Amino acid sequence: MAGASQYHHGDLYSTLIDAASARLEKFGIEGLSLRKLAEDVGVSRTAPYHHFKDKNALLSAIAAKGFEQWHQIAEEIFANESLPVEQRFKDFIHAYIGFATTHPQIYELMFGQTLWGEGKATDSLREVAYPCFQYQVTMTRLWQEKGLLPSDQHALRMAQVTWGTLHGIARLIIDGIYADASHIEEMCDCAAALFMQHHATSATG
Amino acid sequence: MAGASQYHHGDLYSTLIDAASARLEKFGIEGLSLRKLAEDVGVSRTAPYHHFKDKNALLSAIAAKGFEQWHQIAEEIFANESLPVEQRFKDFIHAYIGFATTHPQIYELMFGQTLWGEGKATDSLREVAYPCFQYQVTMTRLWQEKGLLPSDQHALRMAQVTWGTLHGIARLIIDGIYADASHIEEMCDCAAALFMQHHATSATG
DNA sequence: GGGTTAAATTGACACTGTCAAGATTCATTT
DNA sequence: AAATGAATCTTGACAGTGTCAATTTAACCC
Repeated sequence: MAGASQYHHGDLYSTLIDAASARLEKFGIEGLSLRKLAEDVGVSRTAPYHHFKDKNALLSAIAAKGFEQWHQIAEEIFANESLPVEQRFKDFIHAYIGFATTHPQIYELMFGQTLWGEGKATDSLREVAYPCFQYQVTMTRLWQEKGLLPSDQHALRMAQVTWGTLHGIARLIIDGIYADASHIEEMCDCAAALFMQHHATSATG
Repeated sequence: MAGASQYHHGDLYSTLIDAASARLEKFGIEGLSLRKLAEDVGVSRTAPYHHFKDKNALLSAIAAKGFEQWHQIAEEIFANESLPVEQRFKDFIHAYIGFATTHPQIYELMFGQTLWGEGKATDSLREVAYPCFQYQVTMTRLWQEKGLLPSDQHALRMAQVTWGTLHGIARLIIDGIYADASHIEEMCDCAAALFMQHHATSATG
C-alpha cells in the first residue's frame, strides 16, 4: 500500500509535512508556496487541501513537530541527574540557542508572528505548545529551589524573563541583528553568568 | 502647493508613509497591500513605485522612522541626569517594553524577519539602525562603570544579552506567547532586579 | 457488482507585487 | 511665451499566490 501508485498517493499527509519542512529550511516561511510544494510532491495544487484545512494548518503541524522535538531535548538535559544542576542549566541555555540557530526557519515558525499573530494557531498546536511553556516554569521553580536563580521573584515572572532572554538572543542571531553567529557561545555564557550572579560557587567559568 | 490637485499629488512620499503606518498598525505587515494603500491615498496602483523602489523600500522607510523615534526616547532617558542611574535604568526598561507594546506592528517591522531576514533592508535603514545598536553598547558600558551591571563581562556581550532580554520579552508579549500584557510592569521589574542582583542598594523596589 | 466515501483533479476567482509603455504636468531654458 | 526635458501618474499586462466549487478517479465494504 506504500508503493508507487499514481492517483492515490497513499501517505500524502506525512509526505507533505516532510517536503514542506525541507522547503521551509531552504526558502523560509515566505518562500513556502503550497503550489510549488504540491508540484514537488507530484500532486495537483489543491490536493493538500484534503489533508490540511489551510496553509496555516500545514505550518501549525510543522511547528508542532518542532515543539515536540525541543521538548524532548529539554527533558533529556533536565532529567540527566548525573550532572550538577549548574552544568545542566548552562547546557540548557546552549541547547536552546543551538536548536534555534540550527533550525532558524522552524524556530521562526514556532514562535513568530505567522502563527501566533492573531490567533491563527491551530488548537492541536496549542495543545503541544502550552505544555512546553509550562515546562519552562517547572524548571525555573526548581532552579530557584536549588539556589541557582534568585527566589525572591515569582517563578512565572522568572520563567518569562529567562525564556525571554533566550528567545531574544536567538532572534537577534537568527535575524542577524546586532549579533552574529560567531559569538553564540560567549553570549550564552554571558547570559548564564548574569542569571547566576548570586550563585557564588563558580566564578571562574 | 499643498492644495487638492488631482494628477500630481504634491507630497505623495510623506502621504504614503503616513497612510502605510496607519494601515500597518491596523492590519499588520501581512495585511499591508500596496494596491489598497494606493486606493486609500487616491492614486493608481503603480504610483508608489515612483517614490519607493519596492514594497521593502516603503517598509524600510517606516522602520527607519521607528528607529529615530526610539533613539530619541532612549537618549532623553539616558541623558536625564536629575535622576539616579538606577532609576534611569529601570525607566529605560519600561520605556523599551512600552514602546514595543504600544506600536507592536512597527516594532515587528523594525526587528523582524521581514526586513532583516536576508539582507532586504535598505542601506538608508541600516544607517539609522546601526547607530541605534551602537548606542545600546555605550549605555551598557556606562552602566557597568556605575556598578549597575557586572563589569566582568565584555560590554558588547553584555549589551547583546540585555537587549536580547528586552527584545525577547517584547516579542513574547506582542505575539501573545506565554505572557500577556497585564504582567508587563512586573516582568520589567523582574528583569531589572535580575540584572542588578549584585547591586545591593535597593532591594525593596 | 453497486453504493458510499475518501482522495485527487481541473477550472475559476480574487488578490498580490511589479514591469512596460503611454499620458500628463512641472520646471527650466531659450 | 514657447519648447524641451524631467518628474510624476496612469492604464494594461504578467506571473504568482491561497482557496473554493464541481468533477473525476480509486478504494473500500456489503
